[in-house]
Amino acid sequence: MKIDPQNPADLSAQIAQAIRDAIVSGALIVDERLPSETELSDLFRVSRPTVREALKRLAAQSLIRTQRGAAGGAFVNRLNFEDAYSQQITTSTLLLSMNAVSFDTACEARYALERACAALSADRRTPDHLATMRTEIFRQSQPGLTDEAFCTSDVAFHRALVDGAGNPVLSYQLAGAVEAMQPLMNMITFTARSREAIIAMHSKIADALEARDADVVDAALADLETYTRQLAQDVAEQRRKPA
Amino acid sequence: MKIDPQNPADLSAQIAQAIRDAIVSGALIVDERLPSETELSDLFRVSRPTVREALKRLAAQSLIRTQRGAAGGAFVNRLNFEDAYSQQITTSTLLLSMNAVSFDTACEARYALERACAALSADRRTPDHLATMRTEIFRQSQPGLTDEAFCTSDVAFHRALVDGAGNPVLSYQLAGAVEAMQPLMNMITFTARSREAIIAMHSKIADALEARDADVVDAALADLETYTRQLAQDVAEQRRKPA
DNA sequence: CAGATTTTATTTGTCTGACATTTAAAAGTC
DNA sequence: GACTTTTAAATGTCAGACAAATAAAATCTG
Repeated sequence: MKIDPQNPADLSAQIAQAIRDAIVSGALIVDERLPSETELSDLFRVSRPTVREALKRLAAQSLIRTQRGAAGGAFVNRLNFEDAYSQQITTSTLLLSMNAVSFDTACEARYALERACAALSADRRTPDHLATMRTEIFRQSQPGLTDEAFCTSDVAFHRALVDGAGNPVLSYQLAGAVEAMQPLMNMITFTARSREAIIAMHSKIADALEARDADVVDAALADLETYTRQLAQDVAEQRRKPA
Repeated sequence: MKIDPQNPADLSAQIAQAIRDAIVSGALIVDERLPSETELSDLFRVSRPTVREALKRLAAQSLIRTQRGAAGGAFVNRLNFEDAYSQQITTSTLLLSMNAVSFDTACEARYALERACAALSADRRTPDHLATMRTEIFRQSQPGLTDEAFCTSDVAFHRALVDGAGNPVLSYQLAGAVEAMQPLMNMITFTARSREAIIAMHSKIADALEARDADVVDAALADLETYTRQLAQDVAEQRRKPA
């Protein structure tokens, strides 16, 4: 099951891959205990530090968890949404910040995804979701609000919209896109005059969701996308020639 | 910049987090060299194995790469799509296989996402994308095709559709969903009589994309979703009572 | 005998020190 | 000046040890 070729390159990576394969293929099931580090080092004919490096690689991906003590060891972890979320956010943030992805591309993907949720959300949103959206809209209209707080509220609003679809996979995928775009979004809100326009669109979305009118939600989101991308472009322009 | 609280729990995890924060925040930029392992162990007041475990955690997330030799060391890695892809696929597969997500939920998310791509793809698809889709449809209609090959072709078809949107973020997110659903999709194709119906829908989609008719693509995808979910339900039913 | 306490064994977490291997730069040679 | 050799620095790996946590077994006590 877990053999290892004798090419002497990156032993810990090879071992990690072997165990990872065993988990993904189902040979190791959730909550199953892996052999102890000593046993693994015997099995793979390597030292314990090498085994430990392999296990830490897997732990970094939330594939295993470890426990100390007599009945301790490494156990196959049941991957949960929270872990998947944070990984997704880290990855998305880096993809964007390292310029592997342009803001425009990310923005397009984000709104395409959000619009995909709109129809489902119009169908399934609960009063709770609506209440959250109304609360956030009210918060956004407060005069003394900092840009950062406005942005946080903006994210919460869209989050409620997406969560209204009742599909955790969609929520999870959107979380990555939104969180990654957060820094630039923050910069956008500095152009303060934009707030009332955004609030108006948010209100339109909330009203349409309350009326379960998917088409209007979609149209409002399309407007918001156009607006956001225009603002981002303006900000980018200003940053290019700050003088 | 990189300090470490003295609570003696999971030192390597703490160090990994400190370095990860530095990368995400931009304090460490792409291709920048980290201090050597010895220097890091001095900095954090821990041993070299502990530092190494921390670095391996980061390497598992493709945040750093290491190089041996005199001018070697650990460097901040420019995250690319391939790495992000494989991580996304691993995560999605596990979320589904460990029952954190139902097939129905994944399927809904997958088609919502794919339908979100439809409009963009109708607008931007190149002749190349169309050719790929036609080729795959032809392959699917070959009588001797194994279920596995049919499924692979099916994935390639949808991949071409999504790639037609020209947005790598969308391609990347959909890849996870599709790959994760692959095993069950394979099982679905065992109900052989379904092939011609699927091929008919594929043809309809390809025709509509050629005509740049987003609405028809959307409708065909909606049909395909309904069909897929029905088949999945049947398969699940059969597995419950195999006798 | 039942329950609480202590002991013990197992396992991960960490440290020290060493050697092997790779690699680029410095030193030496023609 | 171009080529070769040496050297130093860095990661990769190993061995052995101790610390700390923890559950099970053994012991003690009423």
